[in-house]
Amino acid sequence: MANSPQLTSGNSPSGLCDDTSAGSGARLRIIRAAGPVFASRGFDGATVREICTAAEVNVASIAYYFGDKMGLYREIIQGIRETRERQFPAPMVDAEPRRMLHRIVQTLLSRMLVCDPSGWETQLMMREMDHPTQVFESIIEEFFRPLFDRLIKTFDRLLEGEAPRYTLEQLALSVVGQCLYYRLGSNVLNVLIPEQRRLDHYNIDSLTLHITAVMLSAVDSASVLREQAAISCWAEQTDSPAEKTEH
Amino acid sequence: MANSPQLTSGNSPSGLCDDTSAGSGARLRIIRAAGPVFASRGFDGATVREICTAAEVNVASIAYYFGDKMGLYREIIQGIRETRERQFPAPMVDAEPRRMLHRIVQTLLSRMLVCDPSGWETQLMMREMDHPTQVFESIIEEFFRPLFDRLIKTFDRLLEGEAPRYTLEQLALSVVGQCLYYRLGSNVLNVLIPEQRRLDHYNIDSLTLHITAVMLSAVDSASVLREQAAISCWAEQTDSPAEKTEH
DNA sequence: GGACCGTTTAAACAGATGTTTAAAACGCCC
DNA sequence: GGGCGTTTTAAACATCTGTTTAAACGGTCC
Repeated sequence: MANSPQLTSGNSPSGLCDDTSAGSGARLRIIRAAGPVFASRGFDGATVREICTAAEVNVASIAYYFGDKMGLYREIIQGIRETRERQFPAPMVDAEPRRMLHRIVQTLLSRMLVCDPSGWETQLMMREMDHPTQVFESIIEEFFRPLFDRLIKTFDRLLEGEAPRYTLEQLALSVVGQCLYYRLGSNVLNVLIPEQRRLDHYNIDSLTLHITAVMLSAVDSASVLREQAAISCWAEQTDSPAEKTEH
Repeated sequence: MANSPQLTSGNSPSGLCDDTSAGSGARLRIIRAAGPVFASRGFDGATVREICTAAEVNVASIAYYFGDKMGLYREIIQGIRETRERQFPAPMVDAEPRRMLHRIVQTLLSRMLVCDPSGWETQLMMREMDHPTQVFESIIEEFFRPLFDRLIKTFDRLLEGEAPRYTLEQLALSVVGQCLYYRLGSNVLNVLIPEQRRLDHYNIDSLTLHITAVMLSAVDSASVLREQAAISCWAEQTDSPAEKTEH
């Protein structure tokens, strides 16, 4: 607690906060090494020793530069968010809602499935989603909320204001759910789908086409609303899935 | 390794393998206590000491009865699977494919969202899905594969054999993805949707109606296939979400 | 040179982890 | 009661965890 350079100011003791710089500072080497480790092991599972070994720095360095393990984690998360928004910005609100939906799906899937460098950023975000740490809420607000709002506005236009708010939300969540599943359920997918077909038909373009088509079918001439009414007719009478076989 | 009663036979030293019995044996008390702990902390996060304290047994008991921590975990997972299949059995293959789809969605959502006792079983299954342990593959094969196959067969009937295999798979995964999201993304949902609407419209019945309607819209008169063709026409030309803004 | 600065180092800290040990307690049949 | 197999116990084991300490290093400026 005596030394340690920038704990209160919270940023860049060596003056560099740009990830693209090839600085040889220990601070940057830690940040670069910590991402993949946090992603593959989780916050608790990752050990400072593994990170420091990968970064080729002393174990004490992370306490020196970031205060503690959590301080480092916070900085990693923030870096991901900035990178993502720069790489796949949320699409502008457009004139044509059908095309708008297509672009949002494409953006979502791109953010989910991109594996070019290593894919660890998305993996880390996914971990936050079901094991939230202290930074969870800010991630939602700044990362998901914008796309979610755009989806709702788009569906509202497609349905010409005829659907209630909760239906718009359910449609938006159906989009998000389908997109996310190809990342969250990738382990399941690897077991259920043979490899050849996975390569051919489970890339961003193919999935964008599929998901957009499903959702456009649902909103075409308010089809989803008609279907709901139709289902309600015959669903009441006999169905109730297990009849609670155990009382 | 000298003592320990049933490690090779793998089952019930005290003769009881029925969870419903109110046996006072330490073995049962461990199994009952371990489930929630594994669910809330994960396999690595859960400590044998916490489990044993909750079960009011000595720390050595879990090694004595189950060989090691992993042996206990395996037995917990197996117990969940049996309970779930008894409580929400996969629906029989039916004459009417539209109703069949409705039942499968209902079963999936029921298995996902049921929170009656404490909800820890589903939470544990979800954990397996993105942090697979050694038991992962057997879970998929015996728990997900049956429903997945039924979904594919149902969509094949709804589309009257006109869609290729990969489209059937994508449709099936769209169903699974939407159902799972209301569990996996429940943390996100809690932030994005105000509480009142959550209670009113995010229960099993309401979501079953929504998801079934969306998917039936997609297959109605092969709508999803027509939409895909339509999108392909105008998607090629201008769209490519971020144009790789960096270099 | 020598004092001062930010940085790096090896070692140690206190605590938690899964697992093992050897002795004690229990339940039972003869 | 005595013997015996099963179960339970407290203590110790070795290892790993995040964090801290105090000493050493490498410059730069007076």
